Amino acid sequence: MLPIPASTSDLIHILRSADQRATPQRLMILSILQDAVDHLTADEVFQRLGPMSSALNRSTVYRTLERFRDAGIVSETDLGGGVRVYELLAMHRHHHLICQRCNGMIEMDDAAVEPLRKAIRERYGFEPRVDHLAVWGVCAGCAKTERD
Amino acid sequence: MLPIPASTSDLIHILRSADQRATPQRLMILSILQDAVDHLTADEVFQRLGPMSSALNRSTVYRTLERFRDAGIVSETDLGGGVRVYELLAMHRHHHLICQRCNGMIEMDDAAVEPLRKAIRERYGFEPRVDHLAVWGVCAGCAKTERD
DNA sequence: GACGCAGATGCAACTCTTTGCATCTAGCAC
DNA sequence: GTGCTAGATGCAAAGAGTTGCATCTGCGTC
Repeated sequence: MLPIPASTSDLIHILRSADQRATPQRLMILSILQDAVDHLTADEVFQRLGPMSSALNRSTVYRTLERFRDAGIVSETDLGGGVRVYELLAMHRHHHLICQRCNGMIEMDDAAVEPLRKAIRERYGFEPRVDHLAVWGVCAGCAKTERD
Repeated sequence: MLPIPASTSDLIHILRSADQRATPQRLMILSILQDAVDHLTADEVFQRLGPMSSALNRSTVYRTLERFRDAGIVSETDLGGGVRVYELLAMHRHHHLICQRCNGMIEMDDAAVEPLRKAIRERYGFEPRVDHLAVWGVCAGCAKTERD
């Protein structure tokens, strides 16, 4: 599902099917996530409320995102240094390779993660939920520069 | 390398070979990590300084751990909810499966992660540094309970 | 062993995030 | 439509983590 503008009733449906109450605050937060092209931090979500931000408390944003994460509505990713970003899971499932040298981000297809899920299921009988990985390392370009 | 008590000169050697200055503060922090059986948060490291804690500032602990992480001396792992723990990489390399239901932790062997590293190298020419993963999901026990 | 300086530390202010508690409300039952 | 209650929100205060800047020091150089 790509970022197609969702009606309020669509958003309510997302919440209901995840056993979450549909409050105006949650609809606002969900709608912002829906419109966002990339990941947002909790604070960025709050900022984007703009003039509506007085309608909802900062702590509500934090609590709601945490709840959405537990309910499987959004993914939470630690991009390093304690920066946590959120993204609707209904979006295109992907992961990130982050270069420690140039800070560049490469989008990684979910298929690369499947062998890990498989190994975890088979060896540990554990059902993994790897929604959105951030993998640190060194990109091809920087590795080449360092060799030269 | 298992937790064998290290002499100060061993610790200095660890720092020097990672291009890090050997200050008394860093030696203290390193020594605490060496003695710890499991992972520690930045604040736990600070607590364990005990009476020596006045010899070093809380922000130094945070900055030092971050620097150690970048230098590849320790692993930093987000155990969820923004709780970040640190561990000497010289210790036994492992990862964790964390159950969302019972909060139980299963230690996962590094071998399970190797296919992911391989896929990332081959498909993206990216050299991944996956030191210490925390994978959320549902453990076998809780999955069984839910089925019943 | 003295010197110089890049890098480390201490301090204090600041931002980000969490938490406890009182109040409010979505959604179910009637 | 009304009433009820578990769950959600607002508020305020606390806690966790970060940052800028002045000072200090490890360590390479002479």
